[in-house]
Amino acid sequence: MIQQGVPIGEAARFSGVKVPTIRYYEQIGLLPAPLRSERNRRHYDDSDLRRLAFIRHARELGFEVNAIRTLLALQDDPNQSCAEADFVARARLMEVEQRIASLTALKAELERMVSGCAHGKIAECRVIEVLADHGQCQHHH
Amino acid sequence: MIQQGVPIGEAARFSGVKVPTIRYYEQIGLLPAPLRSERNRRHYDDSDLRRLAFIRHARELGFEVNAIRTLLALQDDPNQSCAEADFVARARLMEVEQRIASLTALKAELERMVSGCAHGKIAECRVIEVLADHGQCQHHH
DNA sequence: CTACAATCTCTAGTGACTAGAGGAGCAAGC
DNA sequence: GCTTGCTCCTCTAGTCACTAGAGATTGTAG
Repeated sequence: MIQQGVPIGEAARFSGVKVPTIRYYEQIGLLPAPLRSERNRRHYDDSDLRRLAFIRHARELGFEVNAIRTLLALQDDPNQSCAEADFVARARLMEVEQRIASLTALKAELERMVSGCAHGKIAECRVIEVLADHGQCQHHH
Repeated sequence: MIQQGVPIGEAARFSGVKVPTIRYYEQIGLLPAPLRSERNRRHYDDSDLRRLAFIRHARELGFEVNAIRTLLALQDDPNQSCAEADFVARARLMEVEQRIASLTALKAELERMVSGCAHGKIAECRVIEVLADHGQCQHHH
């Protein structure tokens, strides 16, 4: 009898996804339930591990679980048009661009805040002052 | 008898913080419980409204509730040194800078992904391909 | 009289995990 | 033989900062 598949701990080390997170992915139906050994242990084969790596990578790129669900479904159907995958990725790209833009404005505000700080008493602290008075902000968030 | 303070709805409109959120802030002890009218309605005075504006602004700048707790405590003690406020703001600035850096790397990855997409079938979709194989990434996130 | 708007309290849901309780199987070391 | 430690199992509850909804009260406008 051939050893088929690795136990969850090895799958975790292999993929970089933590053990409870793998179980969680199974629970929410992102990862299919793998075969169990006679001792009721999960055993992951190559296909499971590839899917897990896919999920891991997509999460690293900030795709939400629902987006990943879509991408996985697309992956399972190689004849379908690429349009939807493209759409999902473009949507994510736009999100990231927006996030960068707003964080950049934030960064400017925080820099003005800390650079104005004279390291004296709270009473004349620029940090506190700016927080208390939004009117002193350059950007209107 | 003088009208003292505005009801919660007006405080919400004034500050831009939603009504349930204001109540939530009170619940977690971020905003002190305001005086109540004879009908058990909350009434916010100028000091409450200033504190609420402070919280709103700090949240907009991405400070966590616990950080805001610290900043509010500092604000209440004008003779204390500015050092801690400065520290909290600098920590936030560093977080933002890190976040921008990682999002910028992500953006590059996503751009490579979608620009490589030939809009054909899933089988040769670059988006799916890159997600499935982290090795194709330039940045190691 | 009825509809509505604003307020109140309380509970539960969100997303994507993370932590902990409580239990079983198995090997190595004493 | 017994303990220790490792991995695994299930289930529940906690995280953060809200958000949504149920159900009740009060006041006002038509």
